Amino acid sequence: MVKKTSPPQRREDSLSRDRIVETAIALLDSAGEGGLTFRALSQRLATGPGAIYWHVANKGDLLVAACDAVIAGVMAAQVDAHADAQTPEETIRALALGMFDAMDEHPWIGSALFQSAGALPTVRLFECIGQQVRALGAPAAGQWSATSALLHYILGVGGQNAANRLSAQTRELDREDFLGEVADAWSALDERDYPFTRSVANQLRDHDDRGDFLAGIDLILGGIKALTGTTARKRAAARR
Amino acid sequence: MVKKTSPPQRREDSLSRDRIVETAIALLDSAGEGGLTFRALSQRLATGPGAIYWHVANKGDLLVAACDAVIAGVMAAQVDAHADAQTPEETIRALALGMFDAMDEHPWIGSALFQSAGALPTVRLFECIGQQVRALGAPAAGQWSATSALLHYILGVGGQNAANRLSAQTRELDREDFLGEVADAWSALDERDYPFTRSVANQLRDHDDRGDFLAGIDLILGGIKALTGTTARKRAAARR
DNA sequence: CGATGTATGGAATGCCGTTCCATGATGATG
DNA sequence: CATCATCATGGAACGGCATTCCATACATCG
Repeated sequence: MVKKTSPPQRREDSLSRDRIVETAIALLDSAGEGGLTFRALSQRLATGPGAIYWHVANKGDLLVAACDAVIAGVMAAQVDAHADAQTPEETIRALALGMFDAMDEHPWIGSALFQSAGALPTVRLFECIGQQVRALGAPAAGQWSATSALLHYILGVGGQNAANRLSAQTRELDREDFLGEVADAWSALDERDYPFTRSVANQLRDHDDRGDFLAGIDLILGGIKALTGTTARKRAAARR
Repeated sequence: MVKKTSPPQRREDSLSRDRIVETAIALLDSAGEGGLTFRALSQRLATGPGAIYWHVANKGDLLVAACDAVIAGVMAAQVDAHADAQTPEETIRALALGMFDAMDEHPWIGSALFQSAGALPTVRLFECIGQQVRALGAPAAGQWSATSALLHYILGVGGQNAANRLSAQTRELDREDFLGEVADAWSALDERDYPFTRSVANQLRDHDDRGDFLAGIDLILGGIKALTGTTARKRAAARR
């Protein structure tokens, strides 16, 4: 057996994975995706870049850890807040909105989740959704694809929103001006080639991100419900 | 008035935006997302990095242009192949599968589309989907959110697939081994915390990406159909 | 009091996007 | 044909990044 049993604290102000991740999140929140550099991080932690690598494998690892810390918080909040009876449908809606709000507060999560495909943060989300889809009574064969669809949709919206934020921030515009510019660009498109986009350009100008997001969730839920109905009917028919 | 009227070709082998974009796509296809560097690009084009900047604003611009070239091809193929009568539903399915296949062939598109949020490539896709959603007879108020939902779902799947590819490639695994490892990891999760994920771990092992993707599209289409039905009924009721 | 493995932080490396600038090529002008 | 402004090129140089290396300090154990 190895020695181990090392008393956790060596120094008062010692570095630790948790403290690094915590600082990384603060850095990402305040300076955006591009704000996380090992130089800035080591400065905030009053150390050198080399020391950080003792606790963290590389930048990707750090980003996944930061992402996971936030996601774990959101999932836990869901469990706490809605432990009491609620329909699975309502729970999925609340869960999705929780993710939306988290991605709104920490825009970098949207893109970070794509770099950590299949890793812990995504699995947490997948599990939470899957449990509710199962509770929804979706046919066993469709649970996998229904859960995947919800997950991909949530990640898609998050990623796209994050990208929009980044683009707006790069060009030093606030949300309203940014949407205004895009709407103007859409209105200026050729009527023959882009009739639909032109016609909805004004809806873009003052649309409700959160509401639209939820509408998409509801569409998928509607599709799942239609599916369960059909299968239930088929099963009933087979039983006769 | 300025002089202008410059004859397009100065030299036979002259650089041009198109040639640069073309080479960039080849580079991305062969070497992956990280393979596109101005150094590698200038080498393939037998020139210096500075010359490229005469035709292209920066790396982001180049990536968007490469993305747009591919997307434009996919959209055009859709129009050509399905100009004849088809239900909007079938057209949307074909369109989505076209995007899926394109993202499968050029994995970098998945992530590139996130960096070009709101830019031309996304708008092309949005327009194509929107026209079909409209043709589907979705209520006017829901066309925006239905189109957005489909778009976000498609981009979500593409991004996630691209991330998986990248992760597998980094660890030098082929698709099967990669899925196997993830499935093993899922099976090893705690039964109490991850019952759903554990239970579908084996479905992951040999699932059909394309089929699952289409199943998600169908869920959203199902939701839209349910929506149009309700509204149509409401309208009919109001008319009585 | 050494010895040992843990932990640190600063210096050095190599690659990247981007900029700069001296120079070549081109077509219009006289 | 000579001149010239403009378009276009490509190589060198800059600053910033993730990452690695290594000399050193620390806490604990024998």
